[in-house]
Amino acid sequence: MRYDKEHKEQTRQRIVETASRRFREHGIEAEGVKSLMSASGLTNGAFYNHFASKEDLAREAVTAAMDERVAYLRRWIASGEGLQGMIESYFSIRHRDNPGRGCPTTVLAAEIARHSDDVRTAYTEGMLAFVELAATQWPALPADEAMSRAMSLYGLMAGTMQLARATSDARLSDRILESGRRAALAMVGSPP
Amino acid sequence: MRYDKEHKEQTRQRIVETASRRFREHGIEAEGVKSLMSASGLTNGAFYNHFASKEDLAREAVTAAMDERVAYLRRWIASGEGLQGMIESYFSIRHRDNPGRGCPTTVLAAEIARHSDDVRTAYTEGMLAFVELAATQWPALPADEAMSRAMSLYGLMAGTMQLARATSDARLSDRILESGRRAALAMVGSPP
DNA sequence: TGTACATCAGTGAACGCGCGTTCACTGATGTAC
DNA sequence: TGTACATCAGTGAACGCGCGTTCACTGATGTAC
Repeated sequence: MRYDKEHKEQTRQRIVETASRRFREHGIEAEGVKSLMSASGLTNGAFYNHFASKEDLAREAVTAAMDERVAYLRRWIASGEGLQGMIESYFSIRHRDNPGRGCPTTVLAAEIARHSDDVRTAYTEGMLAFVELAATQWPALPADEAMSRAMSLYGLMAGTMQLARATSDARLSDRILESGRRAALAMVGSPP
Repeated sequence: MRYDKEHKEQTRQRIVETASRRFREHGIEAEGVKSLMSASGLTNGAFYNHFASKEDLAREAVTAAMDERVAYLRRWIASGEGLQGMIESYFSIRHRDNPGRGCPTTVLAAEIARHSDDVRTAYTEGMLAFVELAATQWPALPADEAMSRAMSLYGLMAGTMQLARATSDARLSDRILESGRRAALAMVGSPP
């Protein structure tokens, strides 16, 4: 099965998925090519059969992670629980303690600001898709105002989660989560 | 003047201040000891006359940066402009484009979450000092509620600023700043 | 169907490089007498 | 006051190490006839 385009594409996807998870766990810079490939069941040399550089993979992994989050929001909307449901899940202890499957912004935004334009553009597109979808959940507001809310809601979520993850005090961390949750829900429900 | 404790202490302070700025500009991991010492007007070898390790300096630099921000908030309060004044300044283009003198949380929180307990504790103490001071600006609210507001306000500020810095689209970045500013002001002014 | 050759995903050692850290040394300053 | 020695902040080369990347090679699979 080696000489087979479909198999190669599957391998590539596997590396992207592993990277998308591990970059969120450790940061892009702190996750090495060797450990990434090893976690994908391969050796370091095979990396360059699939990607031009680590930066190239970073771009794809950021896109994959953001796509995953847009799909996650879409499921909450489809379920009828909308932003409220998403917010409750976002501020859960489960999310705080499992960055690898969670919000990429929380872990990567600061690092992405220092990356190449390609990576920043990939991130920007994913972020826009997320906030545009979120903005549809304020149908009574003008589009501009809804986008403004969606962007600051996303900032609130990611920033508060960072505080909760950075603090070394477990009780304080729980309080931060709860504060973020309440503020986010208030932002969804408040009048125009 | 070499054999002089006061001079040595000044040198040490200079390194801490340089680090506090450059860590915010490039991230802790991405800023090397050699370039840091060179920016302080010294060579790499002198570093270990002052600090046990880079992690040791990281702890001090985080403390210094957070102290600086608490003092900054204190000045806004003393001026009578309070949280509103601080928020306007926080969401300025000047702040967005000069991370080295700005909010450490925006740049470092995600990275700090992966550092040693010493660094995380230093960060936690600084963050607590900041939010406790901010919480005094809601004197009409119960202490718990005021702290909750202060924590989510800080999360909103840091998270929204990260979005503005990470995006590669200048117009979008400006919109994000403005959205954050409005949401933050609403959080200060909204009823209990 | 069987055999010879071509393809190429993956291997794993090696590359140059910059990292954090160590250490023998320098030389200006302070102290002793 | 002058001289000899002690102190120690700072120098700069070197250490081992892990990084991203390269490349000659392997060997399973596909193709040609």
